[in-house]
Amino acid sequence: MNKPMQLSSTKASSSIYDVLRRDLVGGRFKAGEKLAINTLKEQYQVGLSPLREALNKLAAYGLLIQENQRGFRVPKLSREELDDIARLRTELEGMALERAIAHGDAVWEADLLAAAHRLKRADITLDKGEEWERLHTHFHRTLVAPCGSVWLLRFIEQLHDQFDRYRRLGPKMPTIRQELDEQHHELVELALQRDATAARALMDDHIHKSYEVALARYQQHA
Amino acid sequence: MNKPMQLSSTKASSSIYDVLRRDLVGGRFKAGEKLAINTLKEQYQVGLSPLREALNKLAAYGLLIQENQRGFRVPKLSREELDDIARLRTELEGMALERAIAHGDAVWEADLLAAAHRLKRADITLDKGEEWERLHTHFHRTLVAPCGSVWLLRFIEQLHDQFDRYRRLGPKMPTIRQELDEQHHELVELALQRDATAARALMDDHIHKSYEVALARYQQHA
DNA sequence: GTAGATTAAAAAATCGATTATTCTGTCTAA
DNA sequence: TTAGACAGAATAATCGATTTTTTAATCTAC
Repeated sequence: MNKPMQLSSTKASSSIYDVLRRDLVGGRFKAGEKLAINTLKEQYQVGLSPLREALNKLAAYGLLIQENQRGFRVPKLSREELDDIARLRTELEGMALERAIAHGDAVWEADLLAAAHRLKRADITLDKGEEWERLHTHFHRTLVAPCGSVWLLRFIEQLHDQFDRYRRLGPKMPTIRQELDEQHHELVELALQRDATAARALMDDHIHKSYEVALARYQQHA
Repeated sequence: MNKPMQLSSTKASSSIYDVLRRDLVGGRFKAGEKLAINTLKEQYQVGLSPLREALNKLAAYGLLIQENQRGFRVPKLSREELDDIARLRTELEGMALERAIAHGDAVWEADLLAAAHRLKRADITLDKGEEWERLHTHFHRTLVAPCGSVWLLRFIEQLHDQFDRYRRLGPKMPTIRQELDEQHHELVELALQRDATAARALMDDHIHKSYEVALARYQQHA
Protein backbone atom coordinates (compact mmCIF):
# COMPACT_ATOMS: atom_id res chain seq x y z
CA MET A 1 0.00 0.00 0.00
CA ASN A 2 1.25 3.44 -0.87
CA LYS A 3 1.75 6.06 1.72
CA PRO A 4 -1.60 7.84 2.14
CA MET A 5 -0.01 11.02 0.76
CA GLN A 6 -1.91 13.98 2.16
CA LEU A 7 -4.35 15.35 -0.36
CA SER A 8 -4.18 18.82 1.08
CA SER A 9 -0.95 20.54 0.22
CA THR A 10 1.58 20.29 3.01
CA LYS A 11 3.19 23.52 1.97
CA ALA A 12 3.38 25.91 4.87
CA SER A 13 2.66 28.81 2.58
CA SER A 14 -0.55 27.32 1.14
CA SER A 15 -1.96 26.24 4.43
CA ILE A 16 -1.32 29.55 6.14
CA TYR A 17 -2.93 31.21 3.12
CA ASP A 18 -6.08 29.15 3.56
CA VAL A 19 -6.23 29.74 7.27
CA LEU A 20 -5.70 33.47 6.97
CA ARG A 21 -8.23 33.75 4.20
CA ARG A 22 -10.80 31.97 6.34
CA ASP A 23 -10.05 34.20 9.28
CA LEU A 24 -10.19 37.37 7.22
CA VAL A 25 -13.51 36.43 5.64
CA GLY A 26 -14.83 35.25 9.00
CA GLY A 27 -14.10 38.57 10.60
CA ARG A 28 -11.46 37.52 13.10
CA PHE A 29 -9.61 40.71 12.30
CA LYS A 30 -11.00 44.19 12.64
CA ALA A 31 -11.55 46.12 9.45
CA GLY A 32 -8.79 48.68 9.04
CA GLU A 33 -6.57 46.83 11.50
CA LYS A 34 -2.86 46.78 10.88
CA LEU A 35 -1.41 43.29 10.90
CA ALA A 36 1.66 42.87 13.07
CA ILE A 37 3.67 40.31 11.19
CA ASN A 38 5.64 39.11 14.18
CA THR A 39 2.46 38.59 16.18
CA LEU A 40 0.87 36.63 13.34
CA LYS A 41 4.01 34.57 13.05
CA GLU A 42 3.62 33.46 16.65
CA GLN A 43 -0.16 33.12 16.65
CA TYR A 44 -0.18 30.91 13.59
CA GLN A 45 3.15 29.26 14.32
CA VAL A 46 4.67 29.77 10.90
CA GLY A 47 7.89 31.12 9.60
CA LEU A 48 8.27 34.60 8.26
CA SER A 49 8.74 33.69 4.60
CA PRO A 50 5.64 31.51 4.17
CA LEU A 51 3.66 34.08 6.10
CA ARG A 52 4.77 36.98 3.95
CA GLU A 53 4.09 35.02 0.78
CA ALA A 54 0.58 34.27 1.98
CA LEU A 55 -0.01 37.92 2.86
CA ASN A 56 1.18 38.96 -0.58
CA LYS A 57 -1.26 36.60 -2.23
CA LEU A 58 -4.10 37.79 -0.04
CA ALA A 59 -3.29 41.36 -0.98
CA ALA A 60 -3.41 40.49 -4.68
CA TYR A 61 -6.72 38.72 -4.02
CA GLY A 62 -8.18 41.78 -2.33
CA LEU A 63 -8.47 40.59 1.26
CA LEU A 64 -5.59 42.75 2.40
CA ILE A 65 -4.13 46.13 1.57
CA GLN A 66 -0.39 46.30 1.13
CA GLU A 67 1.10 49.67 1.95
CA ASN A 68 4.45 50.77 0.67
CA GLN A 69 6.93 50.03 3.45
CA ARG A 70 4.45 49.72 6.20
CA GLY A 71 3.13 46.25 5.92
CA PHE A 72 -0.35 44.89 5.58
CA ARG A 73 -3.71 46.15 6.70
CA VAL A 74 -7.23 44.74 6.68
CA PRO A 75 -9.33 46.73 4.19
CA LYS A 76 -11.91 49.09 5.61
CA LEU A 77 -15.58 48.37 5.10
CA SER A 78 -17.94 50.88 3.55
CA ARG A 79 -21.56 51.12 2.57
CA GLU A 80 -20.48 52.08 -0.94
CA GLU A 81 -18.35 48.99 -1.31
CA LEU A 82 -21.07 46.71 0.03
CA ASP A 83 -23.50 48.15 -2.50
CA ASP A 84 -20.93 47.68 -5.24
CA ILE A 85 -20.26 44.08 -4.29
CA ALA A 86 -23.94 43.18 -4.01
CA ARG A 87 -24.76 44.76 -7.34
CA LEU A 88 -21.92 43.02 -9.13
CA ARG A 89 -22.78 39.72 -7.49
CA THR A 90 -26.30 40.10 -8.84
CA GLU A 91 -25.05 40.69 -12.35
CA LEU A 92 -22.33 38.06 -12.39
CA GLU A 93 -24.09 35.28 -10.51
CA GLY A 94 -27.25 35.87 -12.51
CA MET A 95 -25.26 35.55 -15.71
CA ALA A 96 -23.47 32.46 -14.46
CA LEU A 97 -26.66 30.82 -13.27
CA GLU A 98 -28.33 31.27 -16.65
CA ARG A 99 -25.36 29.71 -18.37
CA ALA A 100 -25.14 26.89 -15.83
CA ILE A 101 -28.80 26.05 -16.38
CA ALA A 102 -28.16 25.99 -20.11
CA HIS A 103 -25.14 23.70 -19.88
CA GLY A 104 -25.35 21.72 -16.64
CA ASP A 105 -25.63 17.97 -17.09
CA ALA A 106 -26.96 15.11 -14.98
CA VAL A 107 -23.87 15.03 -12.80
CA TRP A 108 -24.48 18.66 -12.00
CA GLU A 109 -28.07 17.95 -11.04
CA ALA A 110 -26.88 15.26 -8.66
CA ASP A 111 -24.14 17.46 -7.20
CA LEU A 112 -26.63 20.23 -6.71
CA LEU A 113 -29.10 18.04 -4.85
CA ALA A 114 -26.29 16.68 -2.71
CA ALA A 115 -24.92 20.12 -1.89
CA ALA A 116 -28.38 21.42 -1.02
CA HIS A 117 -29.08 18.41 1.15
CA ARG A 118 -25.87 18.70 3.11
CA LEU A 119 -26.52 22.37 3.64
CA LYS A 120 -30.02 21.67 4.90
CA ARG A 121 -28.69 19.11 7.36
CA ALA A 122 -26.36 21.72 8.74
CA ASP A 123 -29.30 24.13 8.94
CA ILE A 124 -31.37 21.64 10.90
CA THR A 125 -28.64 20.80 13.36
CA LEU A 126 -28.34 24.54 13.80
CA ASP A 127 -24.70 24.40 12.95
CA LYS A 128 -23.96 27.94 11.92
CA GLY A 129 -20.25 27.61 12.41
CA GLU A 130 -17.39 27.26 10.05
CA GLU A 131 -18.77 23.99 8.69
CA TRP A 132 -22.07 25.59 7.70
CA GLU A 133 -20.16 28.37 5.99
CA ARG A 134 -18.15 25.84 4.04
CA LEU A 135 -21.27 24.02 2.87
CA HIS A 136 -22.99 27.28 2.02
CA THR A 137 -20.08 28.43 -0.09
CA HIS A 138 -19.94 25.04 -1.73
CA PHE A 139 -23.64 25.13 -2.56
CA HIS A 140 -23.39 28.48 -4.29
CA ARG A 141 -20.29 27.40 -6.11
CA THR A 142 -21.95 24.22 -7.32
CA LEU A 143 -24.98 26.13 -8.52
CA VAL A 144 -22.98 28.15 -11.05
CA ALA A 145 -20.18 25.66 -11.65
CA PRO A 146 -21.11 24.56 -15.18
CA CYS A 147 -21.42 28.12 -16.50
CA GLY A 148 -18.47 27.42 -18.75
CA SER A 149 -16.39 30.41 -17.75
CA VAL A 150 -13.38 29.89 -15.53
CA TRP A 151 -12.90 33.62 -15.14
CA LEU A 152 -16.50 34.30 -14.24
CA LEU A 153 -16.30 31.66 -11.52
CA ARG A 154 -13.12 33.18 -10.24
CA PHE A 155 -14.63 36.65 -9.96
CA ILE A 156 -17.78 35.31 -8.31
CA GLU A 157 -15.75 33.50 -5.69
CA GLN A 158 -13.78 36.64 -4.99
CA LEU A 159 -16.95 38.67 -4.60
CA HIS A 160 -18.43 36.04 -2.29
CA ASP A 161 -15.45 36.34 0.02
CA GLN A 162 -15.76 40.10 0.00
CA PHE A 163 -19.49 39.96 0.60
CA ASP A 164 -19.05 37.56 3.49
CA ARG A 165 -16.81 40.05 5.28
CA TYR A 166 -19.95 42.12 5.68
CA ARG A 167 -22.48 39.32 6.15
CA ARG A 168 -20.42 37.74 8.90
CA LEU A 169 -19.95 40.90 10.92
CA GLY A 170 -22.67 39.93 13.36
CA PRO A 171 -24.48 36.93 14.83
CA LYS A 172 -27.04 34.94 12.89
CA MET A 173 -30.54 36.30 12.34
CA PRO A 174 -32.75 33.20 12.51
CA THR A 175 -35.89 34.61 10.88
CA ILE A 176 -34.29 35.94 7.73
CA ARG A 177 -31.83 33.06 7.69
CA GLN A 178 -34.68 30.58 7.40
CA GLU A 179 -36.07 32.44 4.42
CA LEU A 180 -32.69 32.37 2.74
CA ASP A 181 -32.26 28.68 3.46
CA GLU A 182 -35.61 27.96 1.82
CA GLN A 183 -34.51 29.87 -1.24
CA HIS A 184 -31.59 27.50 -1.65
CA HIS A 185 -34.03 24.66 -2.22
CA GLU A 186 -36.19 26.71 -4.52
CA LEU A 187 -33.10 27.55 -6.53
CA VAL A 188 -32.36 23.85 -6.94
CA GLU A 189 -35.91 23.17 -8.08
CA LEU A 190 -35.87 25.92 -10.68
CA ALA A 191 -32.45 24.82 -11.85
CA LEU A 192 -33.60 21.24 -12.31
CA GLN A 193 -36.66 22.51 -14.19
CA ARG A 194 -34.26 24.51 -16.36
CA ASP A 195 -36.25 27.65 -15.77
CA ALA A 196 -33.48 30.16 -16.27
CA THR A 197 -35.63 33.26 -16.05
CA ALA A 198 -37.32 32.33 -12.80
CA ALA A 199 -34.06 31.05 -11.34
CA ARG A 200 -32.34 34.29 -12.15
CA ALA A 201 -35.14 36.31 -10.61
CA LEU A 202 -34.94 34.22 -7.47
CA MET A 203 -31.18 34.60 -7.37
CA ASP A 204 -31.59 38.37 -7.61
CA ASP A 205 -33.96 38.24 -4.67
CA HIS A 206 -31.68 35.91 -2.74
CA ILE A 207 -28.73 38.23 -3.11
CA HIS A 208 -30.90 41.20 -2.27
CA LYS A 209 -32.11 39.60 0.98
CA SER A 210 -28.55 38.65 1.87
CA TYR A 211 -27.55 42.20 1.11
CA GLU A 212 -30.12 43.49 3.57
CA VAL A 213 -28.72 41.19 6.24
CA ALA A 214 -25.20 42.31 5.48
CA LEU A 215 -26.21 45.96 5.46
CA ALA A 216 -28.02 45.68 8.78
CA ARG A 217 -24.93 44.13 10.32
CA TYR A 218 -22.67 46.72 8.83
CA GLN A 219 -24.82 49.48 10.27
CA GLN A 220 -25.07 47.85 13.69
CA HIS A 221 -21.38 47.31 13.59
CA ALA A 222 -20.64 51.04 13.61
CA MET B 1 13.94 72.15 -1.45
CA ASN B 2 12.79 68.71 -0.43
CA LYS B 3 14.40 65.64 -1.81
CA PRO B 4 12.54 64.75 -5.05
CA MET B 5 11.32 61.56 -3.38
CA GLN B 6 10.56 59.04 -6.11
CA LEU B 7 6.85 58.79 -6.78
CA SER B 8 7.11 55.22 -7.87
CA SER B 9 7.60 52.92 -4.94
CA THR B 10 11.22 52.10 -4.36
CA LYS B 11 10.32 48.72 -2.94
CA ALA B 12 12.19 45.96 -4.73
CA SER B 13 9.16 43.73 -4.48
CA SER B 14 6.77 46.21 -6.12
CA SER B 15 9.06 47.13 -8.93
CA ILE B 16 9.91 43.56 -9.83
CA TYR B 17 6.18 42.83 -9.74
CA ASP B 18 5.50 45.56 -12.27
CA VAL B 19 8.32 44.49 -14.53
CA LEU B 20 7.36 40.83 -14.46
CA ARG B 21 3.73 41.65 -15.07
CA ARG B 22 4.67 43.70 -18.10
CA ASP B 23 6.89 40.95 -19.42
CA LEU B 24 4.27 38.26 -18.86
CA VAL B 25 1.56 40.27 -20.60
CA GLY B 26 3.97 41.25 -23.35
CA GLY B 27 4.79 37.64 -24.11
CA ARG B 28 8.46 37.60 -23.15
CA PHE B 29 7.89 34.18 -21.63
CA LYS B 30 6.57 31.17 -23.48
CA ALA B 31 3.14 29.93 -22.46
CA GLY B 32 3.50 26.84 -20.30
CA GLU B 33 7.13 27.65 -19.55
CA LYS B 34 8.49 26.82 -16.15
CA LEU B 35 10.15 29.76 -14.45
CA ALA B 36 13.58 29.03 -13.04
CA ILE B 37 13.73 31.25 -9.99
CA ASN B 38 17.50 31.44 -9.82
CA THR B 39 17.69 32.45 -13.46
CA LEU B 40 15.07 35.16 -12.94
CA LYS B 41 16.96 36.35 -9.90
CA GLU B 42 20.01 36.97 -12.05
CA GLN B 43 18.21 38.27 -15.12
CA TYR B 44 16.27 40.85 -13.17
CA GLN B 45 18.98 41.44 -10.58
CA VAL B 46 16.77 41.08 -7.53
CA GLY B 47 16.95 39.13 -4.34
CA LEU B 48 15.12 35.91 -3.78
CA SER B 49 12.57 37.20 -1.28
CA PRO B 50 11.26 40.15 -3.29
CA LEU B 51 11.17 37.93 -6.35
CA ARG B 52 9.19 35.19 -4.66
CA GLU B 53 6.75 37.70 -3.23
CA ALA B 54 6.18 39.16 -6.67
CA LEU B 55 5.65 35.71 -8.15
CA ASN B 56 3.13 34.91 -5.44
CA LYS B 57 1.17 38.05 -6.22
CA LEU B 58 1.24 37.33 -9.93
CA ALA B 59 -0.08 33.85 -9.25
CA ALA B 60 -2.96 35.26 -7.21
CA TYR B 61 -3.60 37.70 -10.03
CA GLY B 62 -3.73 34.92 -12.59
CA LEU B 63 -0.62 35.62 -14.63
CA LEU B 64 1.20 32.62 -13.18
CA ILE B 65 0.34 29.15 -12.02
CA GLN B 66 1.80 28.07 -8.72
CA GLU B 67 2.30 24.34 -8.41
CA ASN B 68 2.59 22.60 -5.13
CA GLN B 69 6.31 22.25 -4.47
CA ARG B 70 7.47 22.79 -7.96
CA GLY B 71 7.53 26.48 -8.43
CA PHE B 72 5.86 28.74 -10.92
CA ARG B 73 4.80 28.27 -14.47
CA VAL B 74 3.37 30.55 -17.17
CA PRO B 75 -0.25 29.57 -17.84
CA LYS B 76 -0.99 27.77 -21.06
CA LEU B 77 -3.06 29.49 -23.72
CA SER B 78 -6.18 27.93 -25.17
CA ARG B 79 -8.87 28.80 -27.66
CA GLU B 80 -11.48 28.12 -24.99
CA GLU B 81 -9.90 30.54 -22.59
CA LEU B 82 -9.55 33.23 -25.22
CA ASP B 83 -13.24 32.87 -26.05
CA ASP B 84 -14.07 33.04 -22.38
CA ILE B 85 -12.01 36.17 -21.81
CA ALA B 86 -13.40 37.95 -24.88
CA ARG B 87 -16.97 37.14 -23.96
CA LEU B 88 -16.56 38.31 -20.39
CA ARG B 89 -14.78 41.45 -21.52
CA THR B 90 -17.76 42.21 -23.74
CA GLU B 91 -20.17 41.81 -20.85
CA LEU B 92 -18.15 43.61 -18.22
CA GLU B 93 -16.75 46.45 -20.30
CA GLY B 94 -20.13 47.02 -21.89
CA MET B 95 -21.69 47.26 -18.46
CA ALA B 96 -18.95 49.55 -17.22
CA LEU B 97 -19.15 51.79 -20.27
CA GLU B 98 -22.89 52.30 -19.86
CA ARG B 99 -22.41 53.25 -16.25
CA ALA B 100 -19.47 55.49 -17.05
CA ILE B 101 -21.53 57.37 -19.64
CA ALA B 102 -24.27 57.79 -17.06
CA HIS B 103 -21.96 59.14 -14.36
CA GLY B 104 -18.89 60.61 -16.01
CA ASP B 105 -18.39 64.34 -15.46
CA ALA B 106 -16.58 67.11 -17.30
CA VAL B 107 -13.21 66.06 -15.93
CA TRP B 108 -13.81 62.63 -17.40
CA GLU B 109 -14.63 64.13 -20.79
CA ALA B 110 -11.37 66.03 -20.72
CA ASP B 111 -9.36 63.01 -19.58
CA LEU B 112 -10.92 60.94 -22.31
CA LEU B 113 -10.07 63.40 -25.04
CA ALA B 114 -6.54 63.66 -23.70
CA ALA B 115 -6.08 59.89 -23.53
CA ALA B 116 -7.44 59.43 -27.06
CA HIS B 117 -5.21 62.18 -28.37
CA ARG B 118 -2.07 60.78 -26.83
CA LEU B 119 -2.91 57.37 -28.21
CA LYS B 120 -3.45 58.79 -31.68
CA ARG B 121 -0.08 60.52 -31.55
CA ALA B 122 1.55 57.22 -30.76
CA ASP B 123 -0.40 55.66 -33.64
CA ILE B 124 0.83 58.29 -36.05
CA THR B 125 4.45 58.02 -35.04
CA LEU B 126 3.98 54.32 -35.61
CA ASP B 127 5.12 53.61 -32.12
CA LYS B 128 3.68 50.21 -31.42
CA GLY B 129 6.05 49.46 -28.61
CA GLU B 130 5.65 49.39 -24.88
CA GLU B 131 4.70 53.07 -24.82
CA TRP B 132 1.81 52.55 -27.21
CA GLU B 133 0.63 49.64 -25.09
CA ARG B 134 0.71 51.82 -22.02
CA LEU B 135 -1.34 54.52 -23.69
CA HIS B 136 -3.78 51.99 -25.10
CA THR B 137 -4.36 50.44 -21.71
CA HIS B 138 -4.75 53.89 -20.22
CA PHE B 139 -7.31 54.88 -22.82
CA HIS B 140 -9.50 51.87 -22.15
CA ARG B 141 -9.15 52.34 -18.43
CA THR B 142 -10.14 56.00 -18.70
CA LEU B 143 -13.16 55.14 -20.80
CA VAL B 144 -14.76 53.06 -18.06
CA ALA B 145 -13.20 54.77 -15.06
CA PRO B 146 -16.30 56.59 -13.75
CA CYS B 147 -18.47 53.46 -13.78
CA GLY B 148 -18.68 53.68 -10.02
CA SER B 149 -17.59 50.13 -9.29
CA VAL B 150 -14.13 49.53 -7.94
CA TRP B 151 -14.53 45.78 -8.30
CA LEU B 152 -15.76 45.94 -11.85
CA LEU B 153 -12.73 48.02 -12.81
CA ARG B 154 -10.48 45.55 -11.11
CA PHE B 155 -11.91 42.61 -13.01
CA ILE B 156 -11.79 44.47 -16.31
CA GLU B 157 -8.13 45.28 -15.81
CA GLN B 158 -7.40 41.66 -15.02
CA LEU B 159 -9.20 40.51 -18.14
CA HIS B 160 -7.34 43.07 -20.26
CA ASP B 161 -4.03 41.68 -19.11
CA GLN B 162 -5.18 38.17 -19.88
CA PHE B 163 -6.52 39.19 -23.27
CA ASP B 164 -3.29 40.93 -24.15
CA ARG B 165 -1.34 37.73 -23.63
CA TYR B 166 -3.14 36.51 -26.75
CA ARG B 167 -3.28 39.78 -28.67
CA ARG B 168 0.44 40.34 -28.25
CA LEU B 169 1.52 36.92 -29.45
CA GLY B 170 2.41 38.21 -32.89
CA PRO B 171 3.51 41.34 -34.75
CA LYS B 172 1.15 44.20 -35.54
CA MET B 173 -1.43 43.90 -38.29
CA PRO B 174 -1.60 47.43 -39.73
CA THR B 175 -4.88 47.14 -41.64
CA ILE B 176 -7.03 45.90 -38.79
CA ARG B 177 -5.06 47.99 -36.32
CA GLN B 178 -6.08 51.15 -38.15
CA GLU B 179 -9.73 50.18 -37.93
CA LEU B 180 -9.38 49.58 -34.21
CA ASP B 181 -7.60 52.89 -33.74
CA GLU B 182 -10.44 54.70 -35.48
CA GLN B 183 -12.92 53.04 -33.18
CA HIS B 184 -11.17 54.59 -30.20
CA HIS B 185 -12.11 58.02 -31.49
CA GLU B 186 -15.64 56.97 -32.31
CA LEU B 187 -15.96 55.64 -28.79
CA VAL B 188 -14.95 59.02 -27.42
CA GLU B 189 -17.50 60.77 -29.61
CA LEU B 190 -20.33 58.52 -28.55
CA ALA B 191 -19.30 58.82 -24.92
CA LEU B 192 -19.32 62.63 -25.12
CA GLN B 193 -22.73 62.48 -26.80
CA ARG B 194 -23.85 60.25 -23.91
CA ASP B 195 -25.20 57.70 -26.34
CA ALA B 196 -24.87 54.66 -24.12
CA THR B 197 -26.59 52.23 -26.48
CA ALA B 198 -24.51 53.10 -29.52
CA ALA B 199 -21.35 53.25 -27.45
CA ARG B 200 -21.99 49.81 -26.06
CA ALA B 201 -22.66 48.40 -29.50
CA LEU B 202 -19.43 49.90 -30.75
CA MET B 203 -17.55 48.53 -27.76
CA ASP B 204 -18.95 45.07 -28.52
CA ASP B 205 -17.68 45.40 -32.07
CA HIS B 206 -14.34 46.75 -30.91
CA ILE B 207 -13.78 43.81 -28.61
CA HIS B 208 -14.95 41.42 -31.28
CA LYS B 209 -12.48 42.79 -33.82
CA SER B 210 -9.69 42.64 -31.25
CA TYR B 211 -10.74 39.10 -30.52
CA GLU B 212 -10.34 38.18 -34.18
CA VAL B 213 -6.84 39.62 -34.14
CA ALA B 214 -5.99 37.73 -30.99
CA LEU B 215 -7.47 34.52 -32.33
CA ALA B 216 -5.56 34.77 -35.59
CA ARG B 217 -2.35 35.24 -33.69
CA TYR B 218 -3.10 32.39 -31.37
CA GLN B 219 -3.72 30.10 -34.32
CA GLN B 220 -0.59 31.21 -36.17
CA HIS B 221 1.31 30.78 -32.98
CA ALA B 222 0.69 27.02 -32.89
C1' DG C 1 14.50 -5.95 -21.20
C1' DT C 2 11.69 -3.71 -17.80
C1' DA C 3 9.51 -2.24 -13.39
C1' DG C 4 10.75 -0.65 -9.26
C1' DA C 5 14.22 0.91 -5.93
C1' DT C 6 18.26 3.95 -4.98
C1' DT C 7 20.76 7.89 -4.97
C1' DA C 8 22.98 12.13 -6.63
C1' DA C 9 21.96 16.58 -8.41
C1' DA C 10 18.87 20.33 -8.94
C1' DA C 11 15.43 23.29 -7.47
C1' DA C 12 11.97 25.08 -4.25
C1' DA C 13 10.72 26.43 0.24
C1' DT C 14 11.92 27.97 4.55
C1' DC C 15 14.69 29.84 8.27
C1' DG C 16 17.59 33.06 11.06
C1' DA C 17 19.96 37.15 10.80
C1' DT C 18 20.80 41.66 8.72
C1' DT C 19 19.56 45.96 6.73
C1' DA C 20 16.50 49.68 5.80
C1' DT C 21 12.52 52.24 6.89
C1' DT C 22 8.99 54.11 9.70
C1' DC C 23 7.23 55.48 14.04
C1' DT C 24 7.37 57.77 18.60
C1' DG C 25 8.70 60.52 22.03
C1' DT C 26 11.90 64.19 23.37
C1' DC C 27 14.36 68.18 22.72
C1' DT C 28 15.55 72.70 20.76
C1' DA C 29 14.98 77.13 18.65
C1' DA C 30 12.07 80.66 17.15
C1' DT D 1 3.97 77.40 22.76
C1' DT D 2 4.96 74.94 18.87
C1' DA D 3 7.08 73.43 14.46
C1' DG D 4 10.75 70.98 13.19
C1' DA D 5 14.91 68.15 14.08
C1' DC D 6 16.72 64.24 16.16
C1' DA D 7 17.58 59.73 18.39
C1' DG D 8 16.12 55.40 19.77
C1' DA D 9 12.84 51.75 19.37
C1' DA D 10 9.88 49.11 16.62
C1' DT D 11 8.76 47.10 12.45
C1' DA D 12 9.15 45.88 7.56
C1' DA D 13 11.92 44.24 3.85
C1' DT D 14 15.66 41.79 2.25
C1' DC D 15 19.63 38.71 2.19
C1' DG D 16 22.46 34.44 2.57
C1' DA D 17 22.39 29.93 4.14
C1' DT D 18 19.93 25.71 5.28
C1' DT D 19 16.43 22.31 4.80
C1' DT D 20 13.18 19.88 2.16
C1' DT D 21 11.36 18.14 -1.96
C1' DT D 22 11.50 16.95 -6.68
C1' DT D 23 13.79 15.35 -10.69
C1' DA D 24 16.79 12.50 -13.32
C1' DA D 25 19.97 8.98 -13.74
C1' DT D 26 21.64 4.65 -12.47
C1' DC D 27 21.29 0.25 -10.63
C1' DT D 28 19.12 -4.22 -9.29
C1' DA D 29 16.00 -8.06 -9.28
C1' DC D 30 12.94 -10.55 -11.80
